[in-house]
Amino acid sequence: MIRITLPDNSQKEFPQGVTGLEIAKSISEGLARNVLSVTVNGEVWDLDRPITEDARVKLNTWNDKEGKATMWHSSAHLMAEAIEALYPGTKFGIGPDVENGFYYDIDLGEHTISSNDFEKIEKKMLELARQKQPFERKEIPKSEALDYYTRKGDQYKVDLLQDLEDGTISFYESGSFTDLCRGPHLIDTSPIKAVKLLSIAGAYWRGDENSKQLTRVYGISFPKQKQLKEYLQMLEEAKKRDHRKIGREMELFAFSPNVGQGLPLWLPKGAQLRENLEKFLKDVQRKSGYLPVITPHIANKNLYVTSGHYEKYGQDSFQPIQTPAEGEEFLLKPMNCPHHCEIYNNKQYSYKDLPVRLAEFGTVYRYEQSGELHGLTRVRGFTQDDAHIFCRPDQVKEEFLKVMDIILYIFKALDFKDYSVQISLRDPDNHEKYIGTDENWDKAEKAIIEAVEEKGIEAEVELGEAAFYGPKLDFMVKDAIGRKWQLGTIQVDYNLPDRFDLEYTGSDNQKHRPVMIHRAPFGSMERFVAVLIEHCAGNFPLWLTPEQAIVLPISEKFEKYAKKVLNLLNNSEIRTLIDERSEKTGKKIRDAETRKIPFMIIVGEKEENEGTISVRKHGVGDLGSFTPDEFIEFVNKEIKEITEIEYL
RNA sequence: GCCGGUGUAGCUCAGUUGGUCAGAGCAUCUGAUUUGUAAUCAGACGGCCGGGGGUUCGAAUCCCUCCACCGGCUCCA
Repeated sequence: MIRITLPDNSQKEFPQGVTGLEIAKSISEGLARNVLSVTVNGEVWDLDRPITEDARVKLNTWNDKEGKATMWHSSAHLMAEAIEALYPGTKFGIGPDVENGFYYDIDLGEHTISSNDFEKIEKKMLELARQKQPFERKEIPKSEALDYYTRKGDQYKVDLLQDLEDGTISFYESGSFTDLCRGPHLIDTSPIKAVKLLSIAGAYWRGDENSKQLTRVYGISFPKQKQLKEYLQMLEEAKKRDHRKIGREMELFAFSPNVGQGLPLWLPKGAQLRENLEKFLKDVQRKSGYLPVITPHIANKNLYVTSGHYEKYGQDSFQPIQTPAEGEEFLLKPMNCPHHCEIYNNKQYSYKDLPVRLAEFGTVYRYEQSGELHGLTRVRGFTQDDAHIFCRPDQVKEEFLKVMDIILYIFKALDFKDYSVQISLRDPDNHEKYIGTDENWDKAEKAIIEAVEEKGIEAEVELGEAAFYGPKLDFMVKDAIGRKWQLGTIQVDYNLPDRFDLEYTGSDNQKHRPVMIHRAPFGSMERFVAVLIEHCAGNFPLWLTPEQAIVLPISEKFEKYAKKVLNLLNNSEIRTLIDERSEKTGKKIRDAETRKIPFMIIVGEKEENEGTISVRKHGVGDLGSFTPDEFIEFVNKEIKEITEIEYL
């Protein structure tokens, strides 16, 4: 007998070799029907794999991440089987589960498929799923597996096998489809009741740009038809929050092919929104000892040669422009840090002067690949809320923590709760990718890790994701349809100070190198606004929104009084408009609601006689009668409540 | 940059197999209406069917090419 410990710490005895499914059955028939896989001592297993020793066991259903993963991974196999049946001779790359579904990378050879073929494939998948094909695990020696795929002429699987350690390889067979696979899988295909192929895309084999491009088919599956329907509805809803759609509807920003790809035009309302955000951060930075600076949009190419950016990113910049007479080469500024280094160098510093914090809303231009451009989140010209902190080595951690405070404060003020934090370190196996000494890198990485620990923040560590000059800490937020974007970033840099020969005089009267911290809490104004739009679906916080109130006169008769109210509110710094069209009140309200304006000020005969206004709140309804002063106070109070979150 | 898809009025979309197929709603403008908490009525304006080239007696419709956009891949200082 072996002892099985369940998640609630209860323990049960089972015969040696008991399977996950048998454990589920012993608990309840219902669980046995719904269980998809089993986690044994932290590892997800097939339900029919015998457990031979004492173990902690968790039974995974659709409600568990692991259960979904098992379902989706098996669905990927099922899709492969369907595709192989429909398009014989297809070769297969990899087919994993992902956060929302699964994909399979395939090489169709002669065939091509498009989304028009999805229905056919889905039908085939369901047909195969209904056959209740068991997923059978087989273990064979690697050499045999290599042999099998070499004979089959399947270069991709041979590639994969060659990278595996010698020994036993596991295969899974379901129906006519056999795949090299670690598993785990469902017992059989029957739980897959609903499938939907979502999109098709090219994907380089092994993620290498120089390799062959395979066809990647994305899909998702569910144990119930209803769940698929709900998921598709959710996707539809998410699309309504898309910042590109809302940006156009609310007249926040636009693109014009005449201006150029990836070069956003901020419309008046978008510019107002952005200014409000900038003002907010400028206030915080002023309180935190930052000094504003301004630098030009172009700079001599040599500046970036010095910084090392030209060598590393010259290809990704817009190509140099030349002065007509001298032929001097200038680059559109791809980043602000070299400029700020020059500003630092303009003066001599004592150790007592540090840290020096230079801040600039600096607009930069980068040649992003055309296929990469995406709304406001990925553009070719954007403004960073950039600052560079020049400090002594002993100040790094403290300064780092202070920057984290600012970022966390901003996220709090804007109600961003759902963000993740990533520590990006150097790839230990690829030192050529980076500049600077090992010693400095170690120091910088240690400072970041300690600061994150001190703040008690949960962060993922990613090796190889560091900037070429130093490690960084990134704050990521998801967009409406689940794509992750980097917003705030803090980067420690021991290298640029070297390259620009930055110095300060220490207490020992010797020259020393300062350390640089690059930081941008919003990241870029463009991307931040994009994410903000999706976060609140265009219903911006009152203090940020470009249009705070609109006066709606009941009829033209009350135009004079309406204008008086308009002026009163605008003079009290409530951004107010007026709707003077000869429309019915219901229509004006409807339009104002659609425009997501927080307050509608309705004025008619009653209000004019009483010197009051009638207030309606967006999405809420009638708030009743106010005097203008009462309303102004009401608005100011609401704004204060939001913005006066404590900032340390 | 690569793979696949899309491109009809400011917006959302119709437009059968190439043959009165240049349309609708909203928006805009002009009238009428003077309106009380989510759509008043009528009329008008508006498109070289993304650009260019080709096939054809004839192209929004088929082909090529360029541009832009969408979904991914790669990249992201």
